Amino acid sequence: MTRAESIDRPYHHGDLRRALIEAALALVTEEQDWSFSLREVARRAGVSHNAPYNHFSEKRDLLGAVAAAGFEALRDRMRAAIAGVGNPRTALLAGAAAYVNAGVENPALYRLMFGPALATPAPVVRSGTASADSGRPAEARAAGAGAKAVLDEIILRGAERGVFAISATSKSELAIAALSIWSAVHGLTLLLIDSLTGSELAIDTLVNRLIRTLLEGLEPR
Amino acid sequence: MTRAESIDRPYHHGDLRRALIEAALALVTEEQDWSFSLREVARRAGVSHNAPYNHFSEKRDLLGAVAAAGFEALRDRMRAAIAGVGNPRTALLAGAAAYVNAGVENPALYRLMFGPALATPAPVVRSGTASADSGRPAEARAAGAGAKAVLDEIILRGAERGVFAISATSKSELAIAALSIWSAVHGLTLLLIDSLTGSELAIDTLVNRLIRTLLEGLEPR
DNA sequence: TATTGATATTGACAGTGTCAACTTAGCGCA
DNA sequence: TGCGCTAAGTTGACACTGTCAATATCAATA
Repeated sequence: MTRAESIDRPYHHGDLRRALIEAALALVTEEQDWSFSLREVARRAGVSHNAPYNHFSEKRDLLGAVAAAGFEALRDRMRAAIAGVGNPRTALLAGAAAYVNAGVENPALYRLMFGPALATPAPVVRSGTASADSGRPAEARAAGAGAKAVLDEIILRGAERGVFAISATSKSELAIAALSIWSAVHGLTLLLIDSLTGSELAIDTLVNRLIRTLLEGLEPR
Repeated sequence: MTRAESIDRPYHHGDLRRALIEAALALVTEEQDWSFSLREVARRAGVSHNAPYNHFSEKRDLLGAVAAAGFEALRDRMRAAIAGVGNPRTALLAGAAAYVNAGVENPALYRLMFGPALATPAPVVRSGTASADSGRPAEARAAGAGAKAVLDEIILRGAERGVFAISATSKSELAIAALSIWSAVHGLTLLLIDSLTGSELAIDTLVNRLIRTLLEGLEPR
């Protein structure tokens, strides 16, 4: 008997990869931090401290998979929030509220999705233009794109129906509009997470005002 | 002779606290990551691996001091960018551009300023409203507030002169406007850092369009 | 039935954050 | 002047980490 304790657990787990992701996700959620050890994740999954290396080449990889799961959940939540909503303006407000609430409810997970744990360790030299592709795992990138697509669709629909002052055929106009909204929503989420708003308003109210400001503008008409 | 090597370095460093912050800042900047060890910071400063504990009770504390330094630099940079600019609209564009550029030039530092390394390890239960104060070090919080104040001033000036459609006497209107702008700028900075914009435009152009969208609104007039 | 390949295990290693105990040296006070 | 206090440095130890290498298990397949 070489195994430490001989509970009649099979030698091979069967679905360890998924189990590890779930354990790590639970840890992130509970501790609101991802500085837990890979060994603890393994312990939770009931395997030896080195078993994870059969499924993830690094701790970073596991965290990347967790981030991807987070993006998928976010995407689903936004889709659910806008399902059946016809008016693009209303859909935008609902989608944005869903987004921000998801982030605020699990700040550590939200941070992990965009987090520095996934950044390339190598120093990235940057020119004055913003080029695509960074060092984050492909899995997380793809899942993130899926979430962003929900937003893009709303904008496109709004442009098509003339609800937004954007040409539905101009890719760049659409992109700028989406970027503006995504920036605002992403930023607000993080400021809320950091408790940096100084506002006592409920989150939904805040999101409402933010998006309305974006739609209507700050300058006098 | 108990000391490892007897170069004639004095037993007491003299200004170790500052030296440690500088070393850590340099490491963050070089490696674009703050997973370096506290011991390496000590090595850089030329002291033993435990010397830092006389000035910082945890590694987190040191990183907090670095974050505070980052906020001060950001504040100075914004102030320089808007110095002598009379028109609030122009000032807003200039200040925002300075902000985003600062973030993009040293992404790891920017992340650290708002980063999860400073978050409370304890699980934070959150109600539906956004309350102030989080677990980040007072030093970093104060420095962050100093940077935000620059933005607030611009908004206030704009409101006073009627450049923005905001009542200069309504605290809540001012706060919402500032929050909207800060969210957008913060969000854009992070999306750029993550190379998530998919845009090939120069940063200054991007900032310009973002702020103009915010000022003019997305809806048809 | 023997082989193989994927999946798991144990053991080892250097390096980490932090605690405890000790040393140094500058400053205020007898 | 000298003495001791205290802040600021030191070494040493500890449990624990991520990751590597070697080994064990077992299902599938030839």
